[in-house]
Parts: sequence; structure tokens; C-alpha cells
Amino acid sequence: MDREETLVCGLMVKDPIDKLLDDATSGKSLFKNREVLHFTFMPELVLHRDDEQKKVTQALIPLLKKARPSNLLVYGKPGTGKTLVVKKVLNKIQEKVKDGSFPIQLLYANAKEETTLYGLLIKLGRQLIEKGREKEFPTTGLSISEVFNRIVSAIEKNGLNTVFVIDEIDYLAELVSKTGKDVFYSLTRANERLKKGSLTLIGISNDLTFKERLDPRVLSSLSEEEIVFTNYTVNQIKEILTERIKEAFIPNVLDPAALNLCAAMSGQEHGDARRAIDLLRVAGEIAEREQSDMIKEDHIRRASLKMEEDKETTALTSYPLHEKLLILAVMKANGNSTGEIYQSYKSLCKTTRQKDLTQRRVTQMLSEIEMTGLISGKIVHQGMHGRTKKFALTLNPDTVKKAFKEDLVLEDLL
DNA sequence: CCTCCACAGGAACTGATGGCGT
DNA sequence: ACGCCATCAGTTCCTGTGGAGG
Repeated sequence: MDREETLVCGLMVKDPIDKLLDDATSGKSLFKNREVLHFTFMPELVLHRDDEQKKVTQALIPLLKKARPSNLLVYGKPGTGKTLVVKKVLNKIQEKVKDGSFPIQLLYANAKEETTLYGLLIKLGRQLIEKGREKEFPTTGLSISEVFNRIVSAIEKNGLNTVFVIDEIDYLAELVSKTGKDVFYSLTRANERLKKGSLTLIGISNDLTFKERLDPRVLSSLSEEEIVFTNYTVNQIKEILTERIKEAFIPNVLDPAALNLCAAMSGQEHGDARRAIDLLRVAGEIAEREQSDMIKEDHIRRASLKMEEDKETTALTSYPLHEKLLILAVMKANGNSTGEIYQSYKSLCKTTRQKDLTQRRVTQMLSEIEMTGLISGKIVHQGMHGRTKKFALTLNPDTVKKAFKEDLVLEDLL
């Protein structure tokens, strides 16, 4: 759409919302199909993963022969297509047996998304039963072993052959160690309890050292088969992107230099294809909003910045009050030790009329914030003056101020 | 070589919340 | 109505520690 027309529309429409909406619908889109650049999209072919696909399939083939397949452990850095390959293979298997008398049930859960062990089991359990019967797996109230029993009896009742896919299974290991409940063990041994049906476990992990922290009894049954996904090279990422671009965008909207940059930016470090795809989508959105008819290098760079900033802002705004106060305290006493930050935090509490928390709790919160990367801490030994940790803000103070503006309690501090 | 600082960070506990089965 | 269970935020108590200064 050309400028004049936009202007005319703008003049005719009174409501600014209408104008925006009109622009959005009438303006031409660079996208043919946005979904292709979304992480849930399942491509026809998964490039550069032939070997891995073969191995996953082989491990699961016994399902077709009505036997219990091997449990499977899949390793690989983020964005190496682990989840994609596993889901793809399982989808195909399900298609193959669809009309047979041999029901295969697929259960997927991401351990990182569920904060608790209980939540994870409920999520899995609910996929086992028909819609409307969710009450059998309530969000709270039961004991973990009760939930587990219900899962097992649901499998048995329908004689299902279930495949549990647990993404980011290393987080589950963490949850388990917190509660002391040995769910892994029960899960891997569930087959012995089942008279009908079966249970196969597929664990997906980013952390290659995760295995070492596992109980050896569990390990032996869980890692009957192991598959390691290697990182993509920059060239491979480029090919993957090219493939998706064909589907996602209308022809010739992507500057080749932008493609190179996109592949290089996310590829160089980790070989993370998912990030590359995200980057492309965001860059496309930025270009589209500007009514640009081509995606250039500059759009990729700005997309990268935007993604970084968005991540920071959402992290900042979603923190509870005391974490926010602490971040402000770190800001005020940038580069200072825990003790000084604690003093600063206490005075902030006073001015905002909040009850201050103990130093123990504060150190814990600081290291939690440190984990997200918003602040960085360094342990410093000062000889006679003891040991402490010095914290510094890793992001722009203005970003923090902008993010905290909304918070009524913090209003007058800024 | 010893001392002693200023915390780090683990473990165990408390009280509140919300919802279960019986 | 009752006891039980998991979880969360927070507290109390604790042991551990590298190296400057004596």
C-alpha cells in the first residue's frame, strides 16, 4: 500500500485504534505463513538430523511389534532439534498404528515449565484420560504416590502403551532431589506393576552431565539407549533457515546478507537453530511494521536487541516486590558487597514502609536473581575483612527504571 | 604460621494456603 | 468435620573459608 492511501485512511478514521487496525490489515505482509517460524511448527523434513532420526526410530520400533521399546535418553544443546525429532518420530509411529488394535498414547511434559514434581505428574496424568475427567487429577490435595497410582491404573484400565516424553528432564531431577521422592525409580519400574499396557520413558536433556547426578539403579533402566545431538554448524543453520524462509515469507523479501548475519549471530556460539528462527521472525515483524519491503541486516540486529531487551523487561516486571527492591539496592550500591547492598535494601524498605527480610533470605534472593543474569556476582576474599560477594547490574539502569515505573510502591523511588 | 573477618550457603523448620479423601 | 498432603516464602541456626595483617 502506498503512502497516500494510508494518509487518506488516517484522515477518514476518527478512532486511532481503527487506524492502526486498518493499517495492519490493509498493509501488505511480508509473511506468507507466520507459523513456520514458530517453535511449535513441525517441518516436513528435519534437516541435518538423519542419523538422529534413525536412532530414535530404531529405539522405538519395538512399539510396532507390540513389545516395549527401550527407554531413551536424548542429549543436546538448546536449539539442536531434539524435541522436534522425538515428536516427529512419535507422530509417525502413531499414524502407523492408528487403526490397529494397538493403542499408543503419547504424553508430553516439559519439566522446566512445571515448577513442582506434583504439577508435572498431574500434567502427564491428564493426558491419559478423556476430556472432562480432569477431576481425577486435581491441581492439589493428593499425595504424590496417589497421583502415581492413578496414572498406573489409568494405563492398566485401557491397556495403553504409553510413551512419556519428559523434556528438560534435568529439571525434574532437581525437583525430585528437593522432595526426596524417587519418582524416577517408580517410573522406570512401573512396567513391573503393569499387567496390561506398557510405559516407555524418553528423557530429553540439555545438560550432558545430568547423568552423573542420577541414581545408578535409575540410570541403568533409563539410559538403555542414548542419543547425542551435535550442534549445528553455521552453514547448516543457514540451510534450515532457507528452507523455512521459502514457506514463511513471500518471495524475495530477505536480503541474503541478512540471512548470513542471522545464521552467524545465533549459530556461532551454540549452533542454536531455534534462536535463529526466532530472530528471523522478529526481524520480519519489525520490517513489516516499518512498511519496509525487504528484511535487511539492520532489521536482524535490531531484532536481536529487541529480543534481549524484551527478555530483560519481562523478567524485571515479573519479580515480586522484594526482589525489585533488591535490584534497586544493587543499582544504588553498584559493585558493592552483600552487606552494603543489604543496608541499602533496608533503607529502601523503610522509605517504602515494607518489612525488611533477613540477610539470609536476601543472599538467597540475590543468587536467584544472579542466575537469570540480570545482575552478576563475584566472590571476593578480602583477607582479614572476610569473604563476600560483590554484585553489579549487568543491564542498563534505564531499562530497570522503565520496567519498575508501573509499580505503585516503587513509584517515588525512581 | 596463625588469626579472624564477613559473609556464603546448607539444613531443618514454621506457618499459611488450598484442596484432597473419608 | 477432620486429618492429610504438597508447596511456598521466609526464618533460625549452622558450618565453612581465602588470605591480609599481625
